[in-house]
Amino acid sequence: MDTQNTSASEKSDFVRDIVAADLREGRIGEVVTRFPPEPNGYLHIGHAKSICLNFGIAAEFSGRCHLRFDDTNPIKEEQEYIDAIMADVRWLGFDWGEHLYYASDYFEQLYEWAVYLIGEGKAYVDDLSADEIREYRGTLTEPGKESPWRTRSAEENLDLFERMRSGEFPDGSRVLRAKIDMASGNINFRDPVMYRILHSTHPRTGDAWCIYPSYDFAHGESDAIEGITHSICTLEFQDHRPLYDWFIANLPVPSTPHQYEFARLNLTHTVLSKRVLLRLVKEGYVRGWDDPRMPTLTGIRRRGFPAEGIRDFAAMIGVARADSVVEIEMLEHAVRNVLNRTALRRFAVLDPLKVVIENYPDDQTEEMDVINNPEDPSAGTRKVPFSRELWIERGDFMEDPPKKFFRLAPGREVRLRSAYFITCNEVVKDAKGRVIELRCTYDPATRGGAAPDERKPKATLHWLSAAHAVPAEVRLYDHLFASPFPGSDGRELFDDLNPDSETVLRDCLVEAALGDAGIGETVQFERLGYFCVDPESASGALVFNRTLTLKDSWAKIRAQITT
RNA sequence: UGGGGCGUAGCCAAGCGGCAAGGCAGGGGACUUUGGCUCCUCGAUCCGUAGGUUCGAAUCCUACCGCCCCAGCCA
Repeated sequence: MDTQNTSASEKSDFVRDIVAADLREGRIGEVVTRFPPEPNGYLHIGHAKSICLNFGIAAEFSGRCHLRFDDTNPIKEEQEYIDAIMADVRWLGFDWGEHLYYASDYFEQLYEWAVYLIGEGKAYVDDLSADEIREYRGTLTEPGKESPWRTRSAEENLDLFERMRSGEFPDGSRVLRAKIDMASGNINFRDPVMYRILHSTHPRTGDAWCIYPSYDFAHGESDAIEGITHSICTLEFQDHRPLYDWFIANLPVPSTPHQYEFARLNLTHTVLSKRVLLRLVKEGYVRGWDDPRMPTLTGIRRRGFPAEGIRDFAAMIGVARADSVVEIEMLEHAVRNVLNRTALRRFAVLDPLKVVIENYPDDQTEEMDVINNPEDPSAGTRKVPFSRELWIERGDFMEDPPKKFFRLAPGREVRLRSAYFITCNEVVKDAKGRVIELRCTYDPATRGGAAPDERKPKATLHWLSAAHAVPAEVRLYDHLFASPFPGSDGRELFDDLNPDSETVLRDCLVEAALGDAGIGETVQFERLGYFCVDPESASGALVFNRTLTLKDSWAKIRAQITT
């Protein structure tokens, strides 16, 4: 099958091919990669693809992978994000060991290299305003023009740059630029900004600096300092690669890293944009970064998606250079695949309907043995109490069933899982005609759920003893966005939010055994789906999140019938 | 109209001159004390299009078409 067979050794993609060749042909002695998040938000499933790639390659080729925070813009970055990112990477199952770094660790070195470039006549302080710089840059089809400050002497540049550092100038008044080529077809070569003045407190360096290096000047140099061999990033940085190489070639850096780009992950029915995710949180569309509907790793975790499922998913989708949108069903498949193997089965009734077994003794209770996980015999069995009054799922009964409905109906016999066969004799309704109770009889000879005469009901239902069931709140989750491509075809992105992405059910009932399930624990409510204990859950006030439904062929049939 | 990329089934993706892997989704069937799981089974005479090279091409060449990224003192 899929993930089982996709062992690390046989997994291959163009990046791994390059690494393998570099190792084989001796261009590098050891592979060193890095995952370089900017701490300006929470990690999402798209980052997971990158994390799995970078840490995965390091593990497969016996190299190492660094965790490096790209913290060069104090205006957007916060310690909260740094802490959350580390927790998320660990949760995903990866370990950077001693190799935790920050671009801000290199600020002094970066400054020295900037001074070096000034000395070489390859960088200059520009007094143009941001607007002027934009005007001078030209357009995609017209070359830019050189700044009047481009020809300053090295001495003057050095003096100005030192004074920029010392805080003498206000934000935006000057920048340091690399002197490359204002007419280049590659706009990144039109004298890119290396340093800007930002009187802002940095989460790590505090107020030690008021000038901060730009991404282009900091990233490759940080890679070189750390001895990164393969600097793997997403496609939008392709145009920056020549600049990445230019800095490496023009600076006395200790190593020569190379950049490779792959296509970022896009998923249907969701959005993987830090900007949009931040809005969803800040504007209250969701409960927070860890809302179970969010594609963030913390949200996914709260939802009950196991890390192993995320890793399997990453292996399944591969790594390539073509823009693509992966159907979310693939992610869901990977998650179900893991949960099917690992989740203990439990009984829960989300929309209860009373069943009275008329021929069952009023004062009797039996302990039925129920298998915990048919996929894993070592998970054993448990006792579930059975008595005269039961709850079943309202959707498991129909008074006037269509042809393909196999469940309970008047006069029909079904199996109650691991208990008895029951037959519905009478339907009790309230004044409004709503079904409120089913009067049934059971067959004592079918104890455990099997008949001596081999008779086989067409349906098996889950159930709960009314006297023993425990109340619970269950939150049903569905795709955050109703459209597979949110905001496409000119629609407003937020208009595509799924109004039914969260449904809170407050009158659910679960097995008493679930009372001691720990926060985060995921179980399968038989025939319904996978559910996990939400952090807001407490004994006496249980709260479950629906991770995913089980695949449901009846739902498809029902949908066909009703249309 | 400048520069950089990408185009293989509904979706993801192998393939690197010898004649189209695999997975997801979907259809059909078997099994079933979860309408779950599992297991069988069906899908590109064709690889954006058109030419060309070759005994032979998705793989090489040429042209064209389409889509994505770049004009932050964001990353």
